[in-house]
This record gives sequence, C-alpha cells and structure tokens, in this order.
Amino acid sequence: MKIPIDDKLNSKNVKPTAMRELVLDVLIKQTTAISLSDLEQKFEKADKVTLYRTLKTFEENKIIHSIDDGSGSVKYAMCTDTCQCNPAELHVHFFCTMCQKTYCLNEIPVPSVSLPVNFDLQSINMVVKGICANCRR
Amino acid sequence: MKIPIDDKLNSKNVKPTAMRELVLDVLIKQTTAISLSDLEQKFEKADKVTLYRTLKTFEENKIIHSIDDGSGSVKYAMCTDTCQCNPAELHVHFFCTMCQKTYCLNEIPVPSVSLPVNFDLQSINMVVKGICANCRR
DNA sequence: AAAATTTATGCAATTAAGTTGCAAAGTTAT
DNA sequence: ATAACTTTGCAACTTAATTGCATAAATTTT
Repeated sequence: MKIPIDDKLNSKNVKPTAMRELVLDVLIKQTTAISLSDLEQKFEKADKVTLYRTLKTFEENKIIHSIDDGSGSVKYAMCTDTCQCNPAELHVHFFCTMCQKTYCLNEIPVPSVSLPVNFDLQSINMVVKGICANCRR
Repeated sequence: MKIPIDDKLNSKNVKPTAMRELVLDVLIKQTTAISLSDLEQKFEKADKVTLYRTLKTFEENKIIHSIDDGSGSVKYAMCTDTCQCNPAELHVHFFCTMCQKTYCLNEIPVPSVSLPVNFDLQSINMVVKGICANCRR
C-alpha cells in the first residue's frame, strides 16, 4: 500500500492494517460522503462489522467525520489535515435529493447562532437539501 | 374533547377522530419535541402504528413538523399557526446532550447560506447541540 | 335506514441501520 | 517461543421506521 496512506494513519495514531489502508484509500478518493453500506458494496468480501469499526476508529482519531444528512444512514468524509472538529471549524453539508449524494461544503462554514440565555453550544449540524450542480444540468 | 383542538384539526383538513384529538392534545402541551416512542409511553393502550400514522398525517397537513436531531429517533413539534414549512420560515433546533430534549428555537431563524453555483436550495436542517438552560443550572 | 364505500385503527411482520459479544487470527513485546 | 494485546469475522440482537392486511368505524349513496 502506498506510503502517504500509512503516513496519514500513523500521523493520526491509527495502526496501518491492510483493511484500514484499503478503506482509507477508498475514502480519500471520494468526492462525496460515503455510508457504511456504500462501503460494504465496495468491499464485498469484507465483513460489515469490520468496516463499521474501521470507520469508528477513523472517526475517533479525526481522520474522517460523520455526517447525519437526514437520509437515514450516516455518511463519512475525510477531515482536512488540520481539522480538530471544533465547532468553529465546522462546515455546511449539502444533500442532493436527486442523486442522494452528500457533499462537504468545506468552503462554507456553519454560521454562528446566538442561543437563548444559558444555552451552551457544543456543536452544530447544518445540512442543506436541494439539487446539486450535477443533477441540475 | 375540547373545541379548539377540533378547530385546529378541521382547519388543517384532518378529520377529528378520538385518537387524533388525544394525540394533538399531548403535542400541544409539550414544551419540547416528542418522538414516536415518547408518545407510545404516554398511550400505553394505543397501537404504535396508529400513533405513527397519526403523526404522519399531522405532518403532511402541517399541524406538526418533524425534526431530525441526530438522536436516532425523529422528533415532532407543533407548527406555528401560520407555518407553511417554507425554507424561509425554518427555525433552529436545539438538542440537549444532557437531558436529550429537543427544543424548537422559534425565535432563531435558520441563517441563509450562499451555496456554490448551480446548487439549488430546497430546505435546511440546523441542529445545535449543547446543554440547555435547565441542565446547566 | 340499509347498503356500499371510504377512512381509520390494530396486529403481525418486515426492513434497515447500528451495535455488541465472543472467538479466531494476526501483531507486538518479552 | 510465549504471553499479551489488537484486529477481524461471525452470529446475534436492538431499535426505529415501515408495510400489508384484516377489522372497525365513519361517511356517502341508494
């Protein structure tokens, strides 16, 4: 497996097993977020639970982040290299109701909201639904 | 059953059955959003599917709106009288990670975001997670 | 008012996503 | 090489959401 992938895993303190290298390779190549069942289809031989735990491990170690896009299945996408998943660096996600794909809009930060008094903010999930540029044509 | 409840149902073109009156009465009294299983516990005698379909009917007719707060179960809360559930009139929801309650922040509209070119907006789901005023004390 | 039709409700069962327990296989340290 | 730990695979379970179908209730037609 290619060195950059192992570097990525090592830099996030995740041991580079064959499974993890393969999964990370797939994740890196995605242009849209991917669900566990999407991943299952790409690895017909691999066990669902192993893929599940691989995603969980990646998420815990901030290699990827999970997105609840309201589609009923959680999607996952790469974090940026420096991402710490703080509220301040969250971005908007876009779910296309036509192709069902979920995009990270990394350029669009989640706007700050002023909460009622004594409400403390931990994180924000902002998902925009609509038609993506590909489907609109 | 009280007249105002029937009025509400009639004004939204939902026939006022006993079940619907009871469910709407519960919904009106909530200060936070409620899930199907919450509702089941309040109506031990009623069938889950009936409650489910009652919620669906209410939602279709804009008596209530559903909220995907990321908790794994969809919550429901009353719409305002004039609500048409357009993107322009959406409000922010708040999920308390301590008490697990979901609040409609009716005073806080979802901020507008400018999407990449050729992305069309249909709706926005914005859920803020944190600690609510009740739990913070 | 009875019959026919539509609508609502209740029960059984299914689907799908997410998750846990445990044993086998693989890896690392002694 | 053995012991200790980590990862993987299989089986099974949980929960939420949903569908089909039969019965019951309400509404409409005759």
